[in-house]
Amino acid sequence: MNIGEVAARSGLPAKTIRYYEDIKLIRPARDANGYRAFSEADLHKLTFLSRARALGFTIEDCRALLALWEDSSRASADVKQIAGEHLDEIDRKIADLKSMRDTLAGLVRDCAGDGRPDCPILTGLSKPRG
Amino acid sequence: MNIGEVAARSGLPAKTIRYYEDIKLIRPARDANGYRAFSEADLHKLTFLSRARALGFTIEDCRALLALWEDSSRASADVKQIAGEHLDEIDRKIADLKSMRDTLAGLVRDCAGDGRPDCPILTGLSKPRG
DNA sequence: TATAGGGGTTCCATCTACTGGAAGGTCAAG
DNA sequence: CTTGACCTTCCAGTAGATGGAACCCCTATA
Repeated sequence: MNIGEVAARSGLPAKTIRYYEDIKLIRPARDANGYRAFSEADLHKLTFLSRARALGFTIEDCRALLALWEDSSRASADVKQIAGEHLDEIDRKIADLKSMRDTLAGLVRDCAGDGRPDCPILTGLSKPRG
Repeated sequence: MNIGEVAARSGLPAKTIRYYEDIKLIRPARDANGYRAFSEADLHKLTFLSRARALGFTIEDCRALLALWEDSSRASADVKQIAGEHLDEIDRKIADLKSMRDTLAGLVRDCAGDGRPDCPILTGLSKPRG
């Protein structure tokens, strides 16, 4: 498979796939003409990466997960630990965003949003530790 | 005020304050010795920036908000629009993260997390469009 | 056979929002 | 006079791509 096909089938842009090769997440073979020659296994890995990145795993998480994925003697506990840590991180992010949201929603709610200059949003943003 | 003091009072690292000058969010005066000389107004802006950034506004949002903040004839509607758009964006991010969370939590829940290699997390991540 | 197009390749620059570190100038205290 | 805490500038690097230039390759068609 050429890069265009794996791009279409994995859902990743060709640029991103080249980048993933660059940082050694994948190591596709090469045809005589210099084109990358992707195997089914490469495609499988790219699909994995596409999914894992969409779920917010960092590249380094992905590298670790890929290594486990390729290691048939892995312990599922190792995988579960990485995923569990990431889950906690997502939970923290959600909590942060919710707190932001509530603060901001309060400011927006109190703003008249008319032609006058008085604006609780600006006032609120200029107060420390709100 | 020197940079150390505004850093302490605004809650922003000195490095970040220099960066903000670099990208022209602030324009502090200079003492004869070359040190930055911050006014109360500068400190006020930095506090504003610190808050706004903590609420997830981008630097360009901040630039626009600062401009409105300095414009005494602004319409609060203009501010409300920027804040409202940002609020929508936060809501989208929260929704995205929640959906990630649920997917990932499902995978983690189904994983035995023991010494055996069978792992629904890895299996689940290798399926497209889950 | 020339050419047009739609692939592919490399490399370099850019983005966001900082952060780290080196090399050096300034200032107040002991 | 030296020490140490400040301050300065500049250069490089982070994550995770993305955009673009310049160029090569392959196939189809006139």
